[in-house]
Amino acid sequence: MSNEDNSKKNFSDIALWYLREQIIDGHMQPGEKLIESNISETLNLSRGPVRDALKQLAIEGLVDYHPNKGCTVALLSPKDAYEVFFLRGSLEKLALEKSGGHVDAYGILAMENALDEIKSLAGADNLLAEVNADEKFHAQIVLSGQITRLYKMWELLSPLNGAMFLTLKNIGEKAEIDNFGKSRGDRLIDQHERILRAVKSGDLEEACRALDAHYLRNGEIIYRSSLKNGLNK
Amino acid sequence: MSNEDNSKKNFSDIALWYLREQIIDGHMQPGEKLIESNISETLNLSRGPVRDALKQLAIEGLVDYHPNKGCTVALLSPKDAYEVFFLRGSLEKLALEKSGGHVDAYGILAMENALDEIKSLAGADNLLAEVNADEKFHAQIVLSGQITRLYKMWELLSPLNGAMFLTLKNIGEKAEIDNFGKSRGDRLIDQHERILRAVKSGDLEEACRALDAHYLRNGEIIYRSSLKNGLNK
DNA sequence: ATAATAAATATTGTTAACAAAATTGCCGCA
DNA sequence: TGCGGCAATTTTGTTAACAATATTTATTAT
Repeated sequence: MSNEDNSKKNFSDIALWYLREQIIDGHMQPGEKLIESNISETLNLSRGPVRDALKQLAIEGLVDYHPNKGCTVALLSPKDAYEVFFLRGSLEKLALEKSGGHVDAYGILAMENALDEIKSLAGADNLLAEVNADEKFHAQIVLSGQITRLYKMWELLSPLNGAMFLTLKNIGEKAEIDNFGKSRGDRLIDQHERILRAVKSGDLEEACRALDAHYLRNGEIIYRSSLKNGLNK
Repeated sequence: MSNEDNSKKNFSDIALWYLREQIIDGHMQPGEKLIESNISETLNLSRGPVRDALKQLAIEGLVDYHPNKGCTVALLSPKDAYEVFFLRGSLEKLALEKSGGHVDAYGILAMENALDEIKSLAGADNLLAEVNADEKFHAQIVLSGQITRLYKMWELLSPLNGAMFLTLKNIGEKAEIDNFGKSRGDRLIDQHERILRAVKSGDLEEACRALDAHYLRNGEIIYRSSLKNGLNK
């Protein structure tokens, strides 16, 4: 992510950020049709840049692209959630293995800052900010591996991860899920604190376990909730 | 990959396949500028679809995209080669772990066919066909994991992998690299036979070792050769 | 001659119009 | 009423022209 309304130079990016935010923040219903001319009209630009953005979003998985028929907001199933969490976790562990669990001083600082952000956002109902903070935290783990292309792949999963955040949040608000007596925000803080602790002490094994716990728990929550209230599919 | 001139419906895809082939087959020099109007003229279509293709190629990593300045054929360094091989190998091992090393009957059949293709292509000087056969072989490994999104990520690395093939082939033709007395084609056959053998016997550990050997050896060859003749960067 | 500057050219970014395809709504008909 | 097919509409795919930016060439001053 790392949006922060910066560097929105060209129109394709304006459309891209707009649509991503709309989708991740839940202002567009899954399955909803995305009509190029409508979008370009609301953004006061032409269809070209909007098409660019939609193609990018299709690659990211936030949008389903049906040739000659247009785009729809992606319907995300519990399987999708499982896959995204599994993959992000796997890529992060892969990076950590490469770095031997060692995140440099700058990275640790960035993670501490991100964690502070997460804490300060607890209960603030600012999903996008939460997603960005989470992103910043985990990014440092991936970057520690020093593998550019690994980072790019991980980054490509970020928008979908953000969308899953929305689902998790919605579930959390319905909140029949047991969190050992903690709120969604508190659980998130606990998990990230554990990861940071492991990384700071350079304990690769524990860091991997902490990451697994974090992502698997998220997947679990979505899966369980899909059994109760019927999520998509 | 899986091209085979099928389903080239829309013009964006025509441009995409054309450019990918040109780059992977080495008909375009690394660093070379890709002028939209030139390409659209040679393909007898307008700039729009060409732009689409270039954006996709930039995501795949075959092309460097410089905003407001245009695209150039990517300069691939030994580090890039290492990263691509490392990532593809890691994703394949991840998939195999998920499937417990078990590839179903259809998958095995497809791998055997792909291996036959690789064998029949030895020394035929048809790089694209070689890449496609290799692709088919490894795809079955990734598919065994049953994780759609993992497969998509792996697929995204395919064009870059194809480009690396070209480099490997060129190095092989200069051939100061020791291959234990074997040609590049024979080495490739040996490695794939070992992988297939492991997968057929359901030996996850050995399959992972075989994959590592395959990809690490490739990376090694490129790295060593970069020390002798100065590759890009 | 060289460097700085300005004009000319080339190239990308964006738009609006056109073509092709899909969707919708209407009508007749059983 | 319900169903098939044709016309009207909508929407995507493509194009060509226009605008903005970058690059090259030419010009001038030192």
